[in-house]
Amino acid sequence: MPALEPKTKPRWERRKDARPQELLAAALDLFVERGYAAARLDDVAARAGVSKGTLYLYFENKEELFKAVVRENLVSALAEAEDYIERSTGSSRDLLRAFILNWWDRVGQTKLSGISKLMMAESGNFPDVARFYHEEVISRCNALLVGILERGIAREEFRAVDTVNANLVIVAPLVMLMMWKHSFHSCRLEPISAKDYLDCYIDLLINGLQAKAPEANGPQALHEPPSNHH
Amino acid sequence: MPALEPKTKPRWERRKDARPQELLAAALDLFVERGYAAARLDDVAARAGVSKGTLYLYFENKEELFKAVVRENLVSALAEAEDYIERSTGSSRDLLRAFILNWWDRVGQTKLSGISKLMMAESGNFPDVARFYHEEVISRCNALLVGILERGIAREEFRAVDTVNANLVIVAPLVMLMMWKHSFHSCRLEPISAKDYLDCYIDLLINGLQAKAPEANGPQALHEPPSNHH
DNA sequence: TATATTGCTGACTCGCTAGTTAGTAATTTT
DNA sequence: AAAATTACTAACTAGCGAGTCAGCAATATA
Repeated sequence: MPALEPKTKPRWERRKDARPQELLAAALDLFVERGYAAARLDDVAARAGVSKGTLYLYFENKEELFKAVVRENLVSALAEAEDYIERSTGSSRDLLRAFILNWWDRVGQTKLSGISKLMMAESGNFPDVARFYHEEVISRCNALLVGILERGIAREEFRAVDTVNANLVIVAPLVMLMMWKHSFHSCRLEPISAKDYLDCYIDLLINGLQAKAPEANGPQALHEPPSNHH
Repeated sequence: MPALEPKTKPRWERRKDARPQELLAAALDLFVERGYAAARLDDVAARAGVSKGTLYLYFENKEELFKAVVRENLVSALAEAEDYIERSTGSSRDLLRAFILNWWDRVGQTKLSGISKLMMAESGNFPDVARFYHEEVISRCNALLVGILERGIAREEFRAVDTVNANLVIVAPLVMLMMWKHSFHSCRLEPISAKDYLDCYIDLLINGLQAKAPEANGPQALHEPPSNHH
């Protein structure tokens, strides 16, 4: 029985500064849970504790809201990865492994995987969003990996594969791992273990790329890189 | 100026027998073009040359229509593949290659790729359809590939990899190739060449699976390490 | 040709959601 | 404390698409 509460608790507060972040966080959640088309802006607003009208004060429309989510989360993470690779000095094999595992920590394992899945799923129906995402995320990510491959081939650590296609082939199992998490995961009796999956993948991949040092191709250690790295 | 046309051309014809196939074909087209949620039954009916009401005479609802499309196209193709593999006798390496190329001919290259893409994309929003597809298509397809891998390992043609995860890793680039075709294909300046992609993939894969010819390479356990698992 | 049958139509309901806006209440300014 | 400002709300619109159904017209039957 809410007898006339005193000055406390106004029906709502003005919080101009905090709204954008809160709305972005809520939007990320809902886009991941439902996909782009099926995410309702009413729900986004509700989860951020405001009404839909307020959402439109901060973001022009659904598409701009989505772009803002991508910029806030994925584009920034990519920039860091570019930095990291720039500065790396170890073997290409270790660099590749580190890139994959780091990607898993920062994206694959998190909600952000849902955004990648969403884009693969719905880009066909939203060409503008697709173009944006391809330019800002996909092509930059591809450039990164192609760079690693070229580095490895130049140093004769890797076989001379077709880097552009190899890039796509190599990324595929990573993208698929994210997609499983958001698609048929509930249908599998025994859910996919990301760790086992990645171990198996890295093992196959490193072996597949291996420059033919005929014999003595040392221990294909299951996970630990022979040298350093976290 | 349609002056009273004689007995020719009734406004519509009764064609009870032909309708289901025509509707299924139209539905396949539309599901592939737009996805499950976004495909309009009005459009399906129109493409089949009937009205929406007629569609509902032959199929209970959207979901059943979709299931019928899957059964008509994918499930039947799978059954043939199961047969083919059953009867094969050559090396596992060749069998694997043949399986991949045949898959590309029969599914990847065709409209049917759109169905696979659609399911990866939208299964999360349609759990019932997801369950159906997982049971009728995915798990059977996985069983097929795991079979090939086990065969190769038993004959010591392949390294003793974790077959369940390797299966997923191996399928990933194939599924991704289908997805590219229906997602960001229009964003790439130089579209993916399926032939080059598959060549590159098969090369990496066969190399990755290759059993070390020489001598005992301290074989990892087949499936379950008897003692501790990582 | 007349009558019965039924495959088919198209206009309808109902529910849902992006985007809009008139008005209200929390603040700030005076 | 009153007036001015503005962050925010809630109820609205416009439009779309799944599913329904009363009636009609193309056949089959007599």
